[in-house]
Amino acid sequence: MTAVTDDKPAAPKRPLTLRDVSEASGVSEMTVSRVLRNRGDVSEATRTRVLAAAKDLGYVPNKIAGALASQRVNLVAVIIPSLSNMVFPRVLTAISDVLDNTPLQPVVGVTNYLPEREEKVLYEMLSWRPSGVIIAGLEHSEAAKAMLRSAGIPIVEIMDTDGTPIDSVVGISHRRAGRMMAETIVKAGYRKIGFLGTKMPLDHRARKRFEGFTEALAKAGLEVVDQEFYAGGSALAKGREMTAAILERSPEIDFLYYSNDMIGAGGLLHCLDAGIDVPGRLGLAGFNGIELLDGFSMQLATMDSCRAEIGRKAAEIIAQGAEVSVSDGGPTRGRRVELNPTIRHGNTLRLRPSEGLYPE
Amino acid sequence: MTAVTDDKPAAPKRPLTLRDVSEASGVSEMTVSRVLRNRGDVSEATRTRVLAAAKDLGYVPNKIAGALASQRVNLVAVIIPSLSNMVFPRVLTAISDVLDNTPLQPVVGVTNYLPEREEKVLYEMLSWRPSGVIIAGLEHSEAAKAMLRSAGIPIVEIMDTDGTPIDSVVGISHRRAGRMMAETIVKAGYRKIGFLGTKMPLDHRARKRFEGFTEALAKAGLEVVDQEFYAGGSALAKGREMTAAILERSPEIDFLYYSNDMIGAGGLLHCLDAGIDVPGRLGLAGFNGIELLDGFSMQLATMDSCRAEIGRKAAEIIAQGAEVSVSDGGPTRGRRVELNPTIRHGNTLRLRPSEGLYPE
DNA sequence: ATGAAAGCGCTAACAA
DNA sequence: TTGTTAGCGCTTTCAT
Repeated sequence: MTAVTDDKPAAPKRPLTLRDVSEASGVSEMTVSRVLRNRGDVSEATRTRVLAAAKDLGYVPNKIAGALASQRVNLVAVIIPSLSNMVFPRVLTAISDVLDNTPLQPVVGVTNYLPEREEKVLYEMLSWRPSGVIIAGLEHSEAAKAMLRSAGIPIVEIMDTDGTPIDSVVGISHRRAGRMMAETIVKAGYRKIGFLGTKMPLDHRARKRFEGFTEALAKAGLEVVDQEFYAGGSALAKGREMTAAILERSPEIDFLYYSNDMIGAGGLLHCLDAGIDVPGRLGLAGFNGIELLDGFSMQLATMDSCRAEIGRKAAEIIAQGAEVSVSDGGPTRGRRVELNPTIRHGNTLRLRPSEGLYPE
Repeated sequence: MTAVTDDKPAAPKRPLTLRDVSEASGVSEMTVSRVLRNRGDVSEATRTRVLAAAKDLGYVPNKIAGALASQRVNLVAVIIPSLSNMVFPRVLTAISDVLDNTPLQPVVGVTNYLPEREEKVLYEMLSWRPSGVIIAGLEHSEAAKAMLRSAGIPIVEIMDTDGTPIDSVVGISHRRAGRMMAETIVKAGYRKIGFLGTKMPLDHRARKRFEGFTEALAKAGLEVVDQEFYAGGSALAKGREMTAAILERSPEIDFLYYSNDMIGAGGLLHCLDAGIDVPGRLGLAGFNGIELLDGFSMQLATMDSCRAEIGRKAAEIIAQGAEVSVSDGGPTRGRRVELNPTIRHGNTLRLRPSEGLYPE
């Protein structure tokens, strides 16, 4: 027995280059490049030969070199606070779906809600000279804002519209979302309202919802009766615990507004277990409209945060912006898209005041 | 009033280069480069001047050019089937945590469980010449396998160890996981066992668990009594529906094994609502050990799939492999790490046969 | 401690 | 239709 002779060449020491394909096919590098990019006129004959050679060698083009030479990088930086959240994956999916029909590719960076990490991630991503940036929120460090402003590419800030965008913005007004929910709750006749949320001072959107919420309550002459905050851990479990705690401390509460659906669902589980009459004795509402929770025996009232729509719109703006990237200052800069979140009552928020309970 | 004079320069038409910093600081490009990378000896004086100039201009280095020149790209391609799953974000977090202590950065690609998408995503990522690849699963198209083999960088296939890896592998044996669960269930005295899972023929790990499961049942002289599959939709809701359906169709069932925790949780909700005695009359178990579900009134029996550990180990292998990238064929190639999943009984799986029910 | 020259692998622009 | 030339912005290497 002799050694194997003609196996596929094993891992080559040196990555293949265009030159290798050129030599293997007897066609100039330039023409090989054209074939591989479907650019310019190439005769069917050479095209076939080149493709065969490339495939045969297992050539994978070097985008680094291509990008440097062409000054074009078909990457879109997407910067979000978290992945474990269930809300951002939804946005990402929508972004991917839109970009799939373009030459652009999303690249994701995660900040964990930390401004300094955001700054670093942004710097790293910008150093790859992407075609655009989609970034969550309107609050950034001064340095980050400076980088975004001077990047010279389309920037879309997403999720939130309460503030001053750098370039384009797509989102909802969280302040308004909070107000809407408060108004709905008050209209339904609830009066002793508690709030449960994250401790994170850096979750600006949760903060704005809370501000809008209390503002609208104030307008109705009401105040939040009691509140409870958490950090870390399983949101469902935390929601359950916090609900038990707040109800024990303030038994007069007749409504609980949660800053997200997960803790709201935990609260709902507690109420079901404790045999509390929902939504009669106690109403509940969350925020986000995450479909994960379909399948519970009761549907938590919530507010759709338009995540998919936000992702889609943002990606479209970037895609359009990239098209006109040459004619700088093109038509798609500085767009503003404010979406309308809608309340889903589910069945943990009654529609009108219970008769006689709080006569109007 | 005259026009503003000295504002920060607005978005420059042309991105800044090293040369700009060089000119602004009166230091050669080469030395500027050294300062910016903390390499070689540079006097404190010039260092300060350069840093000041760079910061002042708002210079962001061009990694494309740097990578091309240095033939080094500190990127790690991470290729996973899905983000909406709750299991992969966990792995990603672990990978990020490890890579944070290195110059490497993860870049994520999502395949939606489609081999052709995997192939495309892989091709795209390899064309950026990353320092390593972490990819879910051992099943890939021939073309994908060829690309991985000839990439000349460390490859780590994760999640699953049942098969032949290209280079390194970190995961658990899903076949064994299925067997273990079956054995536990049988030992607890359950005999009429149903299975609920995804329809996806491309979820190889779920398939392997199922195979191991039936294999172990067979060894005990048992067969799956009935089964139910789903695709798409809210897993929780699907779990609920499927559970109702299978119990109606096969009321003799005394145990349900779910291919993931989400549908298992949906099933649990159904049982609680329907007043079914769990785990006495009916036992339940899922797979993954996702902490999201803490907070339910009962803890679903499940099996920890070691997601964090898998991510950590995989990242470590890449990080080590990258270190020795020059001395090719270094010490860290072809490692195999099989983790041990452990069963968490929760309280939906009784520990021993109920007295008298199935006398042994 | 600093600088000059060469070139990474590809593509834009032009020439043939 | 195909080929040639000149860089893209940086880092390597070698000289000073």
